[in-house]
Amino acid sequence: MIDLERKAKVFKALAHPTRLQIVLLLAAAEEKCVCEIIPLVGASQPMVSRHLAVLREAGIVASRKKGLEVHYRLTLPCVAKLLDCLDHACTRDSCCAREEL
Amino acid sequence: MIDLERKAKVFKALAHPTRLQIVLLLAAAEEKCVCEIIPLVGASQPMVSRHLAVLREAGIVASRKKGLEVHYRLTLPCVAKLLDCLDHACTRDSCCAREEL
DNA sequence: ACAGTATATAACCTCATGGTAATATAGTTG
DNA sequence: CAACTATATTACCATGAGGTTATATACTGT
Repeated sequence: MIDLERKAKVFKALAHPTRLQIVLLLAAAEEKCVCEIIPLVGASQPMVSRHLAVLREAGIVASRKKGLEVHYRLTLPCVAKLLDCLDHACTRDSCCAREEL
Repeated sequence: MIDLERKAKVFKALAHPTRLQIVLLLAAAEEKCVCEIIPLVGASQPMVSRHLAVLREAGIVASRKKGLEVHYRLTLPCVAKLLDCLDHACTRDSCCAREEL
């Protein structure tokens, strides 16, 4: 069991609609460069850059340079499942079915 | 799909180690009164009360009065699974197996 | 009604966060 | 190397969150 501080950090990084949107985009796309993300989420360039930094520091995404562009990808693909999980939690009330533990 | 704002609120409510600990306690116990939670999480009475209010406002817990005591329970039991999910995400990297969607 | 217990709320401080506009950095192209 | 593009960082402001202590509320038992 990873410690509560660490988990809290992951949740904190996810605690913003724009960052959730970015996670969804990356979950659907393998990899996206910042210049694609900016118009899709409709936030300013500096804000997108900072949101990405928050996600990166939480270990949720990683980046690689490709020429001028920086491409981001999910490194914790499970978070996309968490979102899906939550959808189901809020409509019916069981989700993420895992029998053991 | 519930909207991003709503999901962000749930994540925000979970973005604190003490609140995560409370969620774990409630996940294991059906229902606990505040006076039991306080010594278990080792925070002050007002802080526990406020953390519980945050969780309540996010729809994660609910309360009922029983005499002098106030008893809290999980209303979004899925969140306990999210925590478990995250444990597995951080060690191996797949979790929350759901084939459809 | 009074004293006591359990919980919630308020007042206050400090620090973190989200936001904007301006600037720096790094790579590309002529 | 100068001009350009993509991204990151900084400075700054306003707001919100976490924390403490003090106080209010609500119920209980006498």
